[in-house]
Amino acid sequence: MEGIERSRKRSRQREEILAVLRSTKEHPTAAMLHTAARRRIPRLSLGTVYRNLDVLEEMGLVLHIRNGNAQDRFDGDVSPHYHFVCDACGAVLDMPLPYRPELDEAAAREGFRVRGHRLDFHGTCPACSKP
Amino acid sequence: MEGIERSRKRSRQREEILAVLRSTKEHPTAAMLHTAARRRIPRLSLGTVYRNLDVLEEMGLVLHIRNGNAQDRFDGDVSPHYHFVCDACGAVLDMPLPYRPELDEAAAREGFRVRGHRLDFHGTCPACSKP
DNA sequence: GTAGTTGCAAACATTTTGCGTTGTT
DNA sequence: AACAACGCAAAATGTTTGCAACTAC
Repeated sequence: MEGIERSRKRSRQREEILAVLRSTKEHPTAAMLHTAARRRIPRLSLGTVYRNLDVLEEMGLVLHIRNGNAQDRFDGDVSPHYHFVCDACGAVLDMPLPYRPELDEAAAREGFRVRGHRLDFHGTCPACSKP
Repeated sequence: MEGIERSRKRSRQREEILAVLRSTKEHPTAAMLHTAARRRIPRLSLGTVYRNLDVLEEMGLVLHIRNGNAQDRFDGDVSPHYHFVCDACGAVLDMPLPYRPELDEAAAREGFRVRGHRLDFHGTCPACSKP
């Protein structure tokens, strides 16, 4: 018993949110996206931002980076990659290291059915390291 | 300019919360700890659980696993180790793989000041994999 | 006696949802 | 015409905090 197909209709709001997300490397929060997208769609509501981020995630166009107490972040780059989180300022940066499938293989050897992994480095980002 | 020293007084609540946390491998949420610890301290409040988890984390006795929208989890095992998160039931299990310092070294070579990393595998846990 | 700790309840911050309306197909 | 998506505001969720009473030292 599969879920029924869901036909999507396009909307200016969804396209604008995706465009903003793809135009930045900052891994913005929902609130940041709301602020940015409202420059072009002033009546855009925050609820619509959240709803569309869900839809875009389901479509595989957006990565939802869940972060505990801090606000969640969103990433328009859906290729497998790692992040660096700054302990000082909270920024999320891309980490230019290749994905390591051997980690998944090692985990699978322990008897887990593994789909993938998430790897976040933490420390002090270049900007915050400056004296 | 460092923060001033803070003298701690012991409390039954804090000891009970730590005892519960150390007695399980389930990486409980604050609410689970509240429920469990109330078996012995019926008037224990959820606020006290959160306050003590903060204190215990600051003391280095507890690991706070921040998880985005899902409730945060807590771990009485503070040695560096990895987790497996089940996509189906949400359980958090320990992953018996050694910590890989070479990942931090690779990240440091990219110019980051790295303190460590967090690695979560995801997939289907043994219990949910059973037919 | 001093200052950390508690229970309680109210406050917070973020995310989700219900509803009547609008827009896309 | 059907129904996805909208804006808005209210609700839900998880966590934090103010305060007066209590407790360890």
